[in-house]
Amino acid sequence: MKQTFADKVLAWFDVFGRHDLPWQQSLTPYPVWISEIMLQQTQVQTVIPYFDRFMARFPCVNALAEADLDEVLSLWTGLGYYARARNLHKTARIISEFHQGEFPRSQQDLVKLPGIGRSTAGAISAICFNERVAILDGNVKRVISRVFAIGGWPGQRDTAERLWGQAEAVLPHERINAYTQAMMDLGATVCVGKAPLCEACPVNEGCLALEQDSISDYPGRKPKVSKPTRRTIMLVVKTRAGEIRVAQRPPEGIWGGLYSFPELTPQALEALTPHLPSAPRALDTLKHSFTHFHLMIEPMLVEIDAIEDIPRIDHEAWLSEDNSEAFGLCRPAQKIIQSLLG
DNA sequence: AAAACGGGGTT
DNA sequence: AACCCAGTTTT
Repeated sequence: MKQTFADKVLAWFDVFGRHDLPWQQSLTPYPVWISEIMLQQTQVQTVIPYFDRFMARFPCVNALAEADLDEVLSLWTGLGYYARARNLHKTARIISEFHQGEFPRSQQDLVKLPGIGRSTAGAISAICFNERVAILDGNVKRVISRVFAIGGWPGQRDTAERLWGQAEAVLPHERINAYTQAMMDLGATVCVGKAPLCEACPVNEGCLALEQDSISDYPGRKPKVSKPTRRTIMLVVKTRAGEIRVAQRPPEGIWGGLYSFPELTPQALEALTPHLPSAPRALDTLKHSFTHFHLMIEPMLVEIDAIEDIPRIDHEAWLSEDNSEAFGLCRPAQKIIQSLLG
């Protein structure tokens, strides 16, 4: 009987896999869930101390549900991505209040919970409940795309569909929990992003990318899109006493709720200039990059004698040396203020 | 500077 | 369902 893909992966796991990680002690959903969420964003070695502290303080889902969000966040400090800690807390309350403290036992139901997507739901369900479902985290994406030479960027819908389909096609019928952990281990320790250890790989025979000597082509990279560059003018008003005017931005969108300088179009600046107490002076242009575009910011400085010399604007606030800590300033505003005050 | 990451939100 | 977004680390 020929060894299947899953057979080889499982045999490898029994010898070379990691079996002693803190969340592998009991394969119950609470610790598996916590570890999966932490591992989404951080490597195993970093996660371990956080996981241990977290479990010591919140040993079960009800303990987490009863906690204040602030305390959850404080135990999360240093892990980043705090929205996920909020989702963790939210989900604990849902499970505690609406599921009698019991986790849903299928991927289909787990995925309805905040912060749990298809892959994380699959991991919990496969590891804890032996449900025969696939996972597709970053590790598994690498393994599957290479062994089966599935090209294209995984962020692309059709590529993701082919990866999920292939991951499901090779699932074993037994030991689904061990297999799920095995695939994550294989991607994390052997089929790594750069310089994978193909000699040590249990599925190197028949790995299409290896046969074609094209490992580095998989997974396919995100097509690079040239980001557009936009420009904006920011009006910086400063008194001779050193007070600086900022304005709170709307709660939605770029820098939502943060303080910044009012943005102007060139036309608006032109129309405004005759009404200003003194001519605006251009400060150094600064560049700020977002995920989808670059922004060239042209700050224009207007110096005035006193706050009363300039009309009020909506949501304004005046920064001085004493109170500047009190405002959440967007990055570019911080830089401009720094250059202004030295 | 750009990619990777896995999930959320919106249309 | 298809699309785009945010926040952070890694490359």
